[in-house]
Amino acid sequence: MLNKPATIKDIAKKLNISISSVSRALRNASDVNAETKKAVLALAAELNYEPNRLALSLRQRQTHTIGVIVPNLDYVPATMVRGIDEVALEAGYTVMVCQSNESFGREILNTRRLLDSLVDGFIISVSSESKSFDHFKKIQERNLPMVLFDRVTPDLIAPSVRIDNEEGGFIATEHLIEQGYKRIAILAGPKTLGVSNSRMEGYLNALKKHKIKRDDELIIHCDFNQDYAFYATQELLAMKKRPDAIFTISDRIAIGAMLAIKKKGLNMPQDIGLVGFNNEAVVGLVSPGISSVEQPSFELGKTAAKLFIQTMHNNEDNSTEEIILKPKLIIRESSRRLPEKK
Amino acid sequence: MLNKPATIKDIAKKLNISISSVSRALRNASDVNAETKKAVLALAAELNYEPNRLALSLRQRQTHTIGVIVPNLDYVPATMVRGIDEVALEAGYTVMVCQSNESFGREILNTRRLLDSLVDGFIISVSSESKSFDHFKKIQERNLPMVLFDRVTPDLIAPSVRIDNEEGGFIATEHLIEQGYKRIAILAGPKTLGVSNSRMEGYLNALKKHKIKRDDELIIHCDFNQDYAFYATQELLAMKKRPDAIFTISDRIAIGAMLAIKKKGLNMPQDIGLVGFNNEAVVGLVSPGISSVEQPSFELGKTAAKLFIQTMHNNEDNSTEEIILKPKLIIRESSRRLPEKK
DNA sequence: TTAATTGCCGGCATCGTTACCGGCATCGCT
DNA sequence: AGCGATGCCGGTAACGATGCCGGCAATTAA
Repeated sequence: MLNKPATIKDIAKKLNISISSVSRALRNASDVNAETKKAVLALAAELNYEPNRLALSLRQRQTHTIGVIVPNLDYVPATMVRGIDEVALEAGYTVMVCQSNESFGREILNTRRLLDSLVDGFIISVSSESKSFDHFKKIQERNLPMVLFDRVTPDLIAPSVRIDNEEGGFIATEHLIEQGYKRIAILAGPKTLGVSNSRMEGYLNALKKHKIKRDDELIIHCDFNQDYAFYATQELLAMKKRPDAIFTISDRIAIGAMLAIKKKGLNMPQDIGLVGFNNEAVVGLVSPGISSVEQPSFELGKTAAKLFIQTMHNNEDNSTEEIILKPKLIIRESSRRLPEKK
Repeated sequence: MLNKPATIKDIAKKLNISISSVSRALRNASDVNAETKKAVLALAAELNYEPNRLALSLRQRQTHTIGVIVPNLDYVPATMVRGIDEVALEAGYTVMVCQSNESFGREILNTRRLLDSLVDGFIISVSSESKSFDHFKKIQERNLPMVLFDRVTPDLIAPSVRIDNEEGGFIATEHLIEQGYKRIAILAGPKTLGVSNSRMEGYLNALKKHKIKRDDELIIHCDFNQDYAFYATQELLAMKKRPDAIFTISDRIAIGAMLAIKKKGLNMPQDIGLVGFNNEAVVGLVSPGISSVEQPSFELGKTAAKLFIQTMHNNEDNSTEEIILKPKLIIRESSRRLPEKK
């Protein structure tokens, strides 16, 4: 027993004119008498008329909806989604957000669901579990626009926005070197995760630049799991020649490392230095505060949405534009053992 | 130049049968020859046929989509949304999440947008800024199902799920009393916010039960803002007879309080006790760990979605069912100064 | 044999909207 | 007066799907 919203048919009937005329009056200025138009608009306002989006979408084959797929809604991706949302709304698009929970199967499911919902295109950050990308290729087969953000992959030819992760790893590591640390370990993520590998590459480049030899014992791959990081750090600290600094590719890992360091009774930054990644709120609240690489997440989301809209419009051009944003190191007590440079 | 997905018309043409027959074959077992049906299903599978959701929705006047409005996507509401999502997906619904950013205007806008998108109903947590609820009444005028969760309001007659906030305030305060604290302050939220008021009521009830006189100097209303909480706590601590414990109605406020306490050089739990609310990850990571009232957020989200689906089905019954879930106190160092009871 | 039942199918209207086409006045121009 | 141009409007066919209704053949019942 729903109260049905008004339709153009209702308006037409009340004004004793044809449906076509009403439609024209509501849209086209042309081909319609000024008075008719006025009457229609007045009645439409009175009846609280809103065009039925379903019918519109069916007719013009577009839904003005963007499907967004993210691995999770933790702090960083949630911020990115907010950025996407802001730009998309502005441009008249609605976004539907799906979490893949880092699961390959779930990602496929989400893609299907969104395709079924007839979204106009996709903005995607790929799950760490995904090695095959056929489900995304289906999107491209349908010629729907698709842009990648943050977690990009070279296996897909598509416009993309991401952080310069290599740079992030580099500045974090170089900072530790400049603070006088000599044996710098890295707690990286899963080997399949591109962003982790890039950050590690930056780490290696910084070592190379400063002529420090790479030591594979100091390179640990962990899960995105705080407990795992805790145990991994305990092992690192139990080594005969233990590291005097740790760079972690995420703050969550850094927290795990911090707990292990505290348990061992070591002091930061004197005994050991620590730098994380993401600059989540928590790293500023613990003590000592943990230095961390900050990403422009909100900005990245906005850029992704803009890129999407742009791709949408020059639909013929098979663009592969790649935008790279720069991260920034936020230095806190966990790694500052020299007086600040002026 | 989109690759159009297959329609039942395509199938009909290829098999030289009527559209109606195809439609029947894909849905009804009855009224269709077994062979015809087999042929249709085979071809449908081959062409990767998926029914057009838009057309379906237009025809049968429902979109299988639930509009969810939340004030923000911080830890707690994000967890609730995950709960909603889980149950909704299971039941074949898609959810569209909109953030009101605690803004009244934005909430109205979101409601309109979702109504325009022709969602089948709403699951809502109201913004703290909202005092008028006419925009939500419009939903009810259209006879769409609507359930409230977490941030409910008596001004709307609708089924709802929420935490027993009064109980949460009570157990937190009573715990502090049992630990021997005598002058217990409360850092509450905005006066307009129902959940804050309930938690404060629990606080007052606990005082009353233990025959502690209410002291209005110890009742502070702050914004949901860490800095504000910081300054408010500084003032509390500067009082002649300063409080020896603080209960805050959110962890974010508790963090601000903690920073002020540390700055003043006071020790928790000896000099002063602290209990927060929400049990966000961060309160377990800072030191000392902050005791906090944990809410079953994920469960609450799931319950809200179940309630929605239930409301959806007995559409005539104007139910006002109210489900209340119990919170649980997690005790950490910030308030534990007696040995644990066995 | 005839009437009624059944199995299977196609046609048509419908959901709400827009695009296209054609028609009827009115007007100005020759 | 006759012509085309123009302004304004209504009818109709889509978009993709469903459901009702009626029809035709074959089968069954009387």
